[in-house]
Amino acid sequence: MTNIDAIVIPERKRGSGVKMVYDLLRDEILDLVLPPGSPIDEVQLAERFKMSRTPIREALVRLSGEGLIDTLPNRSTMVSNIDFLNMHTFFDALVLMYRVTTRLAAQYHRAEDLRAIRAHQAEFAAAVQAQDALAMIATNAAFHSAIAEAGRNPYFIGLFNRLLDEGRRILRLYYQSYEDRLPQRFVDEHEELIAVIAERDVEAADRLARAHAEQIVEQIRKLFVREERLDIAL
Amino acid sequence: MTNIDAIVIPERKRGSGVKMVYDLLRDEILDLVLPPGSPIDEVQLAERFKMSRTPIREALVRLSGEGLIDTLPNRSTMVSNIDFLNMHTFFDALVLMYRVTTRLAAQYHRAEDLRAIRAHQAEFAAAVQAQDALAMIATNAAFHSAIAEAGRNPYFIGLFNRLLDEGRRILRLYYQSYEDRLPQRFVDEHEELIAVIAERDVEAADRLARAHAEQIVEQIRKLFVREERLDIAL
DNA sequence: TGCATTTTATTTGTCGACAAGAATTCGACA
DNA sequence: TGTCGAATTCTTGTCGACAAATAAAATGCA
Repeated sequence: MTNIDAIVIPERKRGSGVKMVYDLLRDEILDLVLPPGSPIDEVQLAERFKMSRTPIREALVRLSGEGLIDTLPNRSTMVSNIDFLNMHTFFDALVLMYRVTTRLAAQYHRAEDLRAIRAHQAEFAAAVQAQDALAMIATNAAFHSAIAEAGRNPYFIGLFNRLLDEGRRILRLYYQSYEDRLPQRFVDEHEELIAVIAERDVEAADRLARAHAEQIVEQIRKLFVREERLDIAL
Repeated sequence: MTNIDAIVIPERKRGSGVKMVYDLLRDEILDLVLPPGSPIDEVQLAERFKMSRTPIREALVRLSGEGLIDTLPNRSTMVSNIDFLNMHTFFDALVLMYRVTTRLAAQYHRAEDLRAIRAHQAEFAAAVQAQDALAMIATNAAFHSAIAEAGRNPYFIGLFNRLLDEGRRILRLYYQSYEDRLPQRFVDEHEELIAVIAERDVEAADRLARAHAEQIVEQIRKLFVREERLDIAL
C-alpha cells in the first residue's frame, strides 16, 4: 500500500522534520548545490518538504548557529560567503587542529578507532584510484574526522569538523584541479599517519600531521593563484 | 502613558523576541541561576516572557547548538551537565586556546585592541581589590576574550569564548574559595601578558600564556580535590 | 500489597493564519 | 524622462490551536 508521495517524501515521522531539513540543506550548502550567497526562501522550502515553516525555521536557526547561513533581521537569509580575504585564519586553525587531533589520537586511541580510521583510508585510496575528486574530498575529511574522534576531545572535535566542512566548500570550488599527482602522495602520508598513531608516537604524529596539513594548505594556495591568473587573463 | 507591564517586559519590538530569550537564558545558565540538570519548560517561559512558544523554541535551538542545553526528542529539555569525568579535555583545550590567542594577539593586535585589553585588566584588578569573586570571574573572561579578539581569528575566538563560558559555569561552583591570595598573582601575570603582547614578542606571549593557563587549571584542580575531601568528610 | 494494563494528563512537534517591515511597483509631478 | 512618495506585494516574526508522543495516574487482577 505505498503511494507515490511516500517515495518522494519518505513517511516523515513526528520529530524528524527539523533534522531532515537540516541534514539536507547542510549537504547542499557544503556540496555547493547552494553556492555562497544563494537566497534561502522559507516558503519555498516549506513547499518542497511539504511541511509548515516552523520546522524549516528551526533548521535554519541551527545552520545559522554553525555559520553556514547568514540572516539579516526582518530580511532575507542566504548561504554564507567564503571569506577569501582572511583565508589565512582558516589555514592557521586547520593546521593547528590537524596537529592537535592527531597528537591526541596517538595518545588515546583504542583498537576500534584504528579500524575505523583504516576503513576511511581505504575509501580515500579507492577514490584516488578512481580519480573521483568529489569522493576524495569527502573521504579525506572523514578520515581526519575519525582521527579526531579517536583523540576524544569534544572541543577539538567540534572545531575541527567545522573547519573540515568549510574546507569541503572551498575545495569544491576547485575540484577540477585534483587530477594531478598529489593525491597519491596524500595516500602515502595517510599511511604514515596511521603508523605513528598506532605506535603511540606523539611527537612523530605531531610532526607528520603538521607536514601533511601544510601540504594541503599549500595546494589550496596554489589553486588560488591559478584562479587569480585566470581572472587576470580574462 | 506608561503602564506597569511596560516596566516588566520593556516594549518588545518585532524580531527581538528570540534574542531576548536567548540572552537571558544564556546568562542564567552561565551564572548557575539555572544549575545543570534544571528542567526547561517551554510553556512556563512563554508565560514569563509573555510571548508564544515559537520564539522560545528558536532560542532553545540556538542554546542547544552551543551545548548549553540538552534536548531529548519528544521529551524534556534541560540545562546540560558539566562533565567532571572528562574535565581534562576541557583543560587541554583551554590551555591551548590561551596560548594560541595570546600568540596571535602579539602578532596582529592594533592600538585600539591594547586599549580594550587594558580596560578589561583594570576592571579585573578592581574586582580583585574589592574581593568580588563573581566580578573576578566575569572580568577575567572578558580580559582574555579581548586578547582573542585582537588575534583576529574567528575560529579560535569562537572556540575560546565557548570554553570561557564553560569555565564561568565551573568557577561559579567554587567561587567561595576565591578568597585566597592567588588573584593578586593573576593581576600581575595579566600585566606581564599585556607587556609582551605590546612588544609583539610572540614566543614570550606563548610562554607566559601557557604558564598563566596552567596556573588557572591547577587552581581549579585544587578546588576539585578540596571538594572531594569535603564529600568524604560528610 | 504488588504488578500489569488501561486511562488521563502533560508536553512536544507541527500547522495555518495574521500582522509588521521591507522591497517593489505604480503614479504624480516637475 | 527622471525623481519622489504612496500604495501594493512579499517575506518574516509571532500567535493560538491541534495532534502525536510520552509520562503519570487510575484501575483491574492475582
